[in-house]
Amino acid sequence: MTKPLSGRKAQAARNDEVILKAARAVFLDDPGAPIAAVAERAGVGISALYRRYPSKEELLRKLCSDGLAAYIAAAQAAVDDLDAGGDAWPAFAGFMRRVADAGSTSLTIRLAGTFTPNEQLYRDAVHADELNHRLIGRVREAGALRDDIEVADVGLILEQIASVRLGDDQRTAELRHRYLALILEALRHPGRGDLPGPPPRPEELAARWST
Amino acid sequence: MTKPLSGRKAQAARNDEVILKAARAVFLDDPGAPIAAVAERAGVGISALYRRYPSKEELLRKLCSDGLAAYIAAAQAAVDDLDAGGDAWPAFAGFMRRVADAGSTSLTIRLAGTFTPNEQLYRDAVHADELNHRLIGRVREAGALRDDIEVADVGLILEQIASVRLGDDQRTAELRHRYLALILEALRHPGRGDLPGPPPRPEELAARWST
DNA sequence: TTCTTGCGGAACGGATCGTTCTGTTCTCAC
DNA sequence: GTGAGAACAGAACGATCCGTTCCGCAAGAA
Repeated sequence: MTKPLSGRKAQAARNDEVILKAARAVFLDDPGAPIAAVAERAGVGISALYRRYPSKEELLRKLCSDGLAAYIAAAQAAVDDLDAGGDAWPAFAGFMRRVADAGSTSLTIRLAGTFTPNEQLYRDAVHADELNHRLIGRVREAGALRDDIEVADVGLILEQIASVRLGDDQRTAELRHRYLALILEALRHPGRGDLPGPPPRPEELAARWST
Repeated sequence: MTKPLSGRKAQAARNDEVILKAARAVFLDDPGAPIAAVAERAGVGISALYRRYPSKEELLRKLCSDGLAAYIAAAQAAVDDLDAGGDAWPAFAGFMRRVADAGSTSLTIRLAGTFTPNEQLYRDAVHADELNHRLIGRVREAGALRDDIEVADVGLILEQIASVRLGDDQRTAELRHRYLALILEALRHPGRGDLPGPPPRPEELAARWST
């Protein structure tokens, strides 16, 4: 339609992207949306979806997998930054901003529990967790982070940021940055008092990935 | 069942409470839950619900109305505290903690858009908004709050806190206090830098109450 | 006993949704 | 030009879910 690149193959390749983009937008707006809504948003028929993914679950897994990959990329970049001698706080703050920006990551969170996970997905989650520990550990060692903040806290804080949704995507991103900036100030400087209650335990976090 | 208070009337009066409690729990867990789930949780039949509320929507309105009332009570108490000469910051922090504790308030948020509002509900919302302005205005005048924080910010921050849900109710409350304490530190002290982006506008917030 | 109130839960009718299926269009090899 | 097959749009299907109604029963009230 848009590009003069005709040829059935090119059209199909373009649809690959269009469909994924539509799916991200639709499920981000409503995680329980029907698959027909994705097709409509993408401007394609339903069969175009089923040609690519054998079931709705498979499509959801793909979206989640992509989101997790984006998260891993952000964490890896921050760790690399530190390895290259970058300052701890900018690396951490940049990581947080990047994750808050990635709609795919917040999609991953919203989709938790709506499908049965994958072996690959499980491995990715473990990998992300390792990177998290590396990153937070390094930042904390450098004294750039409140010392009563743990790795699991960071995950929950990112979820809270991702829960901000108002207006269109751009406005949502703007507001997320606003509240992330607020929290980052609290994270950076040692607090006047201790935080109440223990941080989340790993089992508590894992529990939400099963129905 | 529990109390020896038999007599049809007493049983019915008890059911009033049991049903509301069950409805709060069920819809808090899943805002789209079927009405049968409420009945099951309450240990009553479906007709016990329909004897009290003519439709599901009416029940949802009741829950929302109760939640809003709890919010108003908290705000009014804080304003009264200030009127009585209480210090600004403790009054504000106490208000935030009380709202974070009230499951009913977070239910009100989660239910937004799942039913068509009421005249009464609308008036309550306006009332809550007025109290918000009074409270935040007073706290800000007293210099106890970052001056780049507006009324609408407080609402969104409370929503973020309400989005924390992990484990049972008690654990959830504990974690909410943890992250509320974090944010309160950022709210209390003047920030090193300005917050990015403008705070939410009233129309933006109102938009989510329709469909 | 009879009447009324409250209730449990099956039954109903409509809507929703994932998946399959049919018919069609477009491309390319020959 | 033509036939094969890839890619697709969207109707059709079957299953499930859910709000609401309805029927029969129990238990106090008269």
